[in-house]
Parts: sequence; C-alpha cells; structure tokens
Amino acid sequence: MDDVDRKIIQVLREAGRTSYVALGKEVGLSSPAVHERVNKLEAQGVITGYHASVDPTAIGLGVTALVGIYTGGSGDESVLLEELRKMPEIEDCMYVAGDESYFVKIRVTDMLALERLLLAIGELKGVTRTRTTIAISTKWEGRAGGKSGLDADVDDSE
Amino acid sequence: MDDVDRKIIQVLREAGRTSYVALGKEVGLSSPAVHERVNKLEAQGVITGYHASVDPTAIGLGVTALVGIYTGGSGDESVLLEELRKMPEIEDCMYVAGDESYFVKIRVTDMLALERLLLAIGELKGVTRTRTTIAISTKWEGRAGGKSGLDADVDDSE
DNA sequence: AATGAAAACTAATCAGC
DNA sequence: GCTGATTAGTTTTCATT
Repeated sequence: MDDVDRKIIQVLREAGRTSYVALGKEVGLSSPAVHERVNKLEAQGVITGYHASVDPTAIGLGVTALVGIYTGGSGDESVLLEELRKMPEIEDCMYVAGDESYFVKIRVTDMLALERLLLAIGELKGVTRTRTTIAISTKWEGRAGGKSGLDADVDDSE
Repeated sequence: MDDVDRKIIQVLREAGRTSYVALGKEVGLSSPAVHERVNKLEAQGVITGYHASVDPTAIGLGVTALVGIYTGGSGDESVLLEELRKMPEIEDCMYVAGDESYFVKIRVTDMLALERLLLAIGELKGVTRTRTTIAISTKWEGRAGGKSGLDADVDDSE
C-alpha cells in the first residue's frame, strides 16, 4: 500500500468503471501494471466490490429511515442479527456504542411499508424498542471519503 | 422503466463492472441493446454513478460515527449545509424529521480526529448540540436494496 | 514489480429490420 | 427499440528487463 495504490483507490471510489488504460494515465503506470495492483487490492480485501449508485426514488423506494434498535433481556444477539440480515430493506447495519445496540438504515416504498417493517423489527426476540428518524431529504450519500485515501497514516508494509 | 431495466439495475448495483456482454446474457438481450438501456438509465438520472467499495480501515479510516445535529435559533440552514459539505469526513448527510435536524455519517482516522470534527460541527452557526453514536462494528453497508428493484410499484411510462 | 507487444475480448457505432 | 456485423479500443497474458 503506497501512494500509487491510494491514488488508484481514490479514482475508483469516484469512478468505479474507469478503464485500466485511463487509470494508468492517472497514476503514471502502464495498463498491465495498474491492473496487477488493482487485482492485489481486491485480493487483499481493500477493494471489496464495485456498485452502481441508483436514485432510490427512481426504483420506487421513496422512504428512507434511520432506526436505532434497543436490545435487552432474553434474546440472543447473534440470532437477532441473523433476523435483521434477512430483511432486505435494511441497507446498512451497525452494532453501536450509544443508547442503541444496533443502528440501521432502511429504504422502503412508502410509509405503510415502513410501519410494517418497524413492527417486524420490534417483535424480534431481544428488541425492547426502536427509535426512528425519517429522512426528509438526502443531501449526499456515500461520498468518497475524508482524506481521499491520500496522506494516510497507514502501514506501508506488504 | 420495465422489468428488464429493473433487472439491469439490480445486476449493476451488485456488480458495477459487469460487461455489457454479460449483462446482456443476464437479461436476455444483445450487448448493444443493454448498452443503450444503460445509457438511458444514466441520462435519466436513475443510475447516478459507479463506485468501488473500499474497506475503510484499509485506508486508515478506523472510526465510524453517526452524528445527529440539532439546530435552532439564529443560523441560516443553507449556510450550515454548505459548511457541512466542506467537511470531507462527512460521508452521508440527511435532513431529517425527528429529534435532530441533520443526521450525518462520518469516518475519521481515530478518536482524536473525531473529537476535533465534533467540536468543529458544534461551533457552526445554528448548531445547538450534537448527539454521537459510535459504530463498534459495521455488519453490512450499502447492501443492494430492498425489493431488488423488481416487482416495483413504479410508473411504467417513458 | 513494471514494461511493451500480442492475443482475446469488449465497447461503441451503424445499417437494417 | 432490437439485432447482427464492423471497427476501435480495452483487457489480459506473456516474454523480457
């Protein structure tokens, strides 16, 4: 992981379909050279995949909500997580330190679907309550990160 | 927007670098036909971009936090939003209905950087307080959405 | 670990349906 | 709006340094 790798990552985070030829020009390497580096980054698990970003409303997902899940008592946490994983409406899921145990981002078609999903989550074993925040407007999402991967304070080995 | 478009979207959300040849086989169309459809989806703003997913810790972003921002009083909301936009550590930003006004996801190198950023957010004009939840473990993130885009209750025109 | 050239494949364009 | 063919460009392999 050197500065060239970080530059490659930066470019691919912003434009995931950049050709290896173009990527090579950006970082000053030949196409086979960048390709080999990208393969290694993928194999190491640094690059975990490539995804098209889609306007949720265009595919009928008009409602975005952030749900904090409070747990307690009887339930087995790993079973709860499995149940959450089965719910495709849950796009993001984090185990958190704070008032809640889990924090999830969900997308559904409409308020009725939201109501149903919140009821379903609330009835899972171990869930004591939920706390829902509804997104009125998404200003931006998944912006290519903070330091752009550059000037990172990262281990330079391997 | 028909079922073929939805299938294309589904595939590209999961594998953003799928070739048009492979995509054509998935949906039962020739390569030029899918290419034309993808171009239209991009032009319509349904597909908004392609991005590599990166393991944040691999690029030195070890801390993920969810921050609710409470506002009130004097500040101009649009100025506040501009200031937030200038902070590259903020990956997601939503205007929400709930206890908070904004809800943001931030990624930073370490706790010191988190402290600095929270102080900076807290000092923005119009911000009355923040409420931070720290992610201990990200179970999943950006999972290709709920209904997979299929069987959507969507307008079939255009 | 990178290069330059070659082979295989894909993207992009276009006439025709 | 799709197909099939064509051309241009890219990915991938490989011998070489």
